[in-house]
Amino acid sequence: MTSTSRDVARAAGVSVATVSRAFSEAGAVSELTRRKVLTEARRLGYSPNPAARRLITGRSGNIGLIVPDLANPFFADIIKGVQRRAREARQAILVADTDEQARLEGDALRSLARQVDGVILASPRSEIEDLPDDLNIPIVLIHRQAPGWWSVSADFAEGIRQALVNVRALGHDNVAYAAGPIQSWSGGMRTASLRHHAAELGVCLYELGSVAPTIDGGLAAADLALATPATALIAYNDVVAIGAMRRFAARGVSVPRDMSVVGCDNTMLSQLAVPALTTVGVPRYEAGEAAVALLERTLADADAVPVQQLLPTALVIRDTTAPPRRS
Amino acid sequence: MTSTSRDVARAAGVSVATVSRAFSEAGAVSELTRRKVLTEARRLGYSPNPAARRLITGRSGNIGLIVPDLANPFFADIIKGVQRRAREARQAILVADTDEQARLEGDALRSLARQVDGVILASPRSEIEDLPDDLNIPIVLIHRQAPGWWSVSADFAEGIRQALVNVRALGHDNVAYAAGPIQSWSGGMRTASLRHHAAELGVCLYELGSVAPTIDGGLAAADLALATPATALIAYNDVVAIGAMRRFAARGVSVPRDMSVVGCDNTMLSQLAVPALTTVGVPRYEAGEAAVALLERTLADADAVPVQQLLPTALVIRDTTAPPRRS
DNA sequence: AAGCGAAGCGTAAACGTTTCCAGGTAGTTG
DNA sequence: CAACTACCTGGAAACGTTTACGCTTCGCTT
Repeated sequence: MTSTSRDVARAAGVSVATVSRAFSEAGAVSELTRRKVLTEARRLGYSPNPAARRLITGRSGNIGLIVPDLANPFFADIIKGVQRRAREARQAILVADTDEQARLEGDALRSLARQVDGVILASPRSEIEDLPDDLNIPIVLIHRQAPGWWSVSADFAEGIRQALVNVRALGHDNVAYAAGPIQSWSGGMRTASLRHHAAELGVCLYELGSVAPTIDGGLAAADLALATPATALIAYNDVVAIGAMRRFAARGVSVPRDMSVVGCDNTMLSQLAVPALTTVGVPRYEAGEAAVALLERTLADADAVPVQQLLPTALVIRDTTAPPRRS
Repeated sequence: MTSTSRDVARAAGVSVATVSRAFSEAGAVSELTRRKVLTEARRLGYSPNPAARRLITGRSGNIGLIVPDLANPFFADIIKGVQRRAREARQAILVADTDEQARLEGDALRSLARQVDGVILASPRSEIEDLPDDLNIPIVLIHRQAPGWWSVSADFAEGIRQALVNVRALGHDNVAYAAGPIQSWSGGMRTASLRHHAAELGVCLYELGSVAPTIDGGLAAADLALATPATALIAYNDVVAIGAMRRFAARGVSVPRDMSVVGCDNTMLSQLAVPALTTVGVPRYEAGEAAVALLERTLADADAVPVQQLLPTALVIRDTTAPPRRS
């Protein structure tokens, strides 16, 4: 059906080896024959069969991407970053969604392993030691650090510190914190940072415990917060913050007059909220790009020493933070 | 490094042909040898090399998915549907994002063509005739119909009709409509349906023209709507509706007391909005699943006659629609 | 003028499967 | 007991590339 390198070779009056070289290596063939081969190839509608190529080279030209939830805007942006950088490198991406189930991560990894040159594993829900380690392909983690592993994550600790400092400067001495799922590595970073800096700044921190990272979780967090003397709420992420805002509104608590709210992630939602949400900006697009860059590095040099890259975060101030009401 | 079928064959005391059969065909090998082969394979950590397999079978076990914007929740849900159905069929998905640029769709199609068994093209921005037609792989369109093409789309016309009927029943005689991008096939369906049924129902339709499918587009639409006698606004999608709601709020127009608003798509946003948005529910997850199902059909029987599947839509009534104020 | 390195190209051997074609064995039927 | 069938299995030829190796040819040095 489709034409092969042999057809092109015959048409151009050269050998298949020359056709191959014209398509891959740069200076290995004279400019004249190269041009001849390429025009014949175009005429015949030829393009190299990737399966044959990868059988012999061992390179697939694909990279795998595993995310907990494709529909979560947080990950969607990561994918876009990956996608973009991968396109530049002429790599295609194979994506797998694990429906937030740690168990499926190993499966996905295993089924991707033979098909791709490397895998990017975003926000793994599994413990690192539960991941299969006999796969023999490079893996880059996003938002999870582990010794001996390549990773790119964001400096959540710093962003959260900025949030706390800011709230403190506005005059809030009592701050509530709604934590997220305990498996979340980045959530752990946030909690640790908050505890550390609250003590340092003399802020009284009310930990509301772990809530679901959903609107409903936010609703619950709001009620918990109102049962404390806190005048500001820092939430695990934007969704929780928005859920809390909704509940505050329902209970007649005005944001930011009666309660300041800070989210995390700076997703599209934070700009959609009314009032617009103050939040910790987390680079997602950039994280995706950086992960591909690291992967390229491991592919170029198989025994490069793993890098653990940390991207900056910064507080984005919008309309949900204000000084506490003098009452 | 990794072991091959020859290693397994040697270990199990059989030929490579038998190993191959043990892994692919069902009853082609005796249960005894089959078991022997599989245990040896497991012991050696063997799994068939997909590149070699696809070189000879011509099947890659991958399907391609092209979307205008991965970060758009509308498409994210489609991807999830595709992903899920594909996983069941043991197919991996290769995803490409075209950044809403029609031009990139052809490129993506071309670069995917050799790597996959078939492609799902979601909401193509290109005209059908601009797509390359020499690729020789099956394509299923989502939210775009064209004669001779496989497609699955939603019955936007019906959903929009329901919206109009409902608004009319509430007592609105003057209805504004903010249309989306003119390239949008589904947008065309909406407009046509609205015109037809407005005439039929005796509703006076104020067409505000095409706005950007963004928050900003919604802001603009709101101002345009307020310049007409309309007491209800039907928007191209949820984002436009929410943008409009924000502008209405800013101008002191209360929703739904002074103005009813209907969105389209029933994305997560419509539930997040305050008040919650009445919208036309569009099956996205299901569309993704259906597209894979159709693709499987074309793969099973290459000269099956193309099917154009239409999924139902339905109005989802929330809190932004109410009878017009008696003034 | 001989020698030599570089550049350009062809031959052929891989890569790891699947699958066609036979062969062999056992069971069944005439 | 022969003939036939059904079922397993092995040998070997694909599939379409890349690449090691070797052969020319050409220009340049000594």
